[in-house]
Amino acid sequence: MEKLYIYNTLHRTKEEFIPMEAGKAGMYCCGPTVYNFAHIGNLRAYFFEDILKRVLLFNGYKVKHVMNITDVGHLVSDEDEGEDKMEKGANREGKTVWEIAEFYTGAFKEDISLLNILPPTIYCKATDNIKEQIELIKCLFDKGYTYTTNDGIYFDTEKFPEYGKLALLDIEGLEEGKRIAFSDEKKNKTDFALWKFSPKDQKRQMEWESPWGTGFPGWHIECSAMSIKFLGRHFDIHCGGVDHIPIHHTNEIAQAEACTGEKFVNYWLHGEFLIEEKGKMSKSAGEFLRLKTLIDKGYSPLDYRYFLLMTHYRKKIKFSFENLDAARNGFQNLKNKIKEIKSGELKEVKDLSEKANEYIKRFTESINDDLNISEGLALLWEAMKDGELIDSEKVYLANEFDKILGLDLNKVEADTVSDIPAEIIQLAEKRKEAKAAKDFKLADELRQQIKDKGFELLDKKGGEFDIKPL
RNA sequence: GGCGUCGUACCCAAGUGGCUAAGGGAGCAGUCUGCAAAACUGUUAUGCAUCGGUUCGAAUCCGAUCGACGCCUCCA
Repeated sequence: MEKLYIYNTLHRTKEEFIPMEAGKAGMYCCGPTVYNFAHIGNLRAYFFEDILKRVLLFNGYKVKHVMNITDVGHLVSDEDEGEDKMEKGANREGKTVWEIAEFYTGAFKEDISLLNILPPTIYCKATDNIKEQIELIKCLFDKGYTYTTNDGIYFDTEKFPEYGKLALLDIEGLEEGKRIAFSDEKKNKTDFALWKFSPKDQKRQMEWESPWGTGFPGWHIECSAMSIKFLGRHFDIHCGGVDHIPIHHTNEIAQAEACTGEKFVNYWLHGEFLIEEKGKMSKSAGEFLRLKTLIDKGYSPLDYRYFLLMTHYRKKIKFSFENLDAARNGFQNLKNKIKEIKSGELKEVKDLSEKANEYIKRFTESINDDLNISEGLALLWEAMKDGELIDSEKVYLANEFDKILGLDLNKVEADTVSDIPAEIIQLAEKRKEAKAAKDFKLADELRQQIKDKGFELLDKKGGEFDIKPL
């Protein structure tokens, strides 16, 4: 087995992946908060995790992939009187928070599926695991890591000396309350809520009983509780977006390690953002691009996947329609290339040539070097154009590489004449005659007629022709 | 204010000490063609933000400068 290297945020270096249990990999990925549609920037994170998972599978690991669905309403900000995202969504649409969660969970799964992102082994909803979250808080409470304020139970980060190791946080340098007012009951600026009490004069749609009073879990506890439940107190890989490094994942480590007393996760991986001209894509700004927006504009979901394949996951991508067009053209040309290759006689591949094996080796080295998919994609192109490979080997390599790329290359079929209506073929035959008689005016007219009916006529040598649907 | 990231052709982008600086898009030229389109062939960075330094050797390491961006609120 080739060695697999991944970049571990914990040490800011590429490290060889060594699983806790031979042949198996456990990974937890922070999932969506289901109060609205995902935008295409959100989706980039799940795409990156998909590549990671596919690379693990390619290397022969059995992968247990867990993703949470955050359906508990967290406050939109850290202020005591903040609005709840879920309840806000519910009010906006005149539905219950439970209906909102159900609806947007479905929408999320559909987006994921359209992008050929393999579904996780386990989806876990925060609201299905409240008991586990309360137990974890209780563990921290019993060990003295918490304190109580008017609005909730807080984690005392001062009691956890390693706090901030993931993010290399310089706690002294954090500007407290730079943008919002913090609760003055908080002992340290990095302290965070484990359990929030329901407001006394108000009944929330989502609230639960706990040893400390009616309320709802804090913003970070679900991921610690559920990852421990499904993957154990110590597991291989945890991923998410870069924005999770300083707060969410930092807090997850604190919660988990303070309670269990052992190391939580071996490898932390983070995907970079998709940005627009004006900066990071966000939902709070109002308008945002969904996958559906791209589809409505005539792009296929896989055009977007190809776009994402062009860049490394730890680099920002600037989104523009110009760049998406470049991806679509490239992807279309790739499919045309494969069609052309498949249109010839394909022999069964028994033994791969030395050259073909070399491609597989190089491809494996690329993806195993911290998921270098853009290099992998370049290798696919190189192979498709390589005169030393026979066509059936090219098809084999395309299918093999597509296990990572996920572009449905195996579904690319050579055009067959049988798909073309007889009427069109008749017109084309007529044009052939007109051309032979050098009646080019009629020939051009007939070509236009064929075009109007949705087909493109392409001349080949000797007066023969090809017909393609437009 | 603190912390962190990045700057490779017209665009996207790989490469992080030593082979002619991958690949894709776009453009241009040629082959083919009645004309097109497609396809094919060729082509577009003595150069890697700038200036210094280290080295036999630097896009790659170090320093400074300039520029872009992210985080320190919830966020992918």
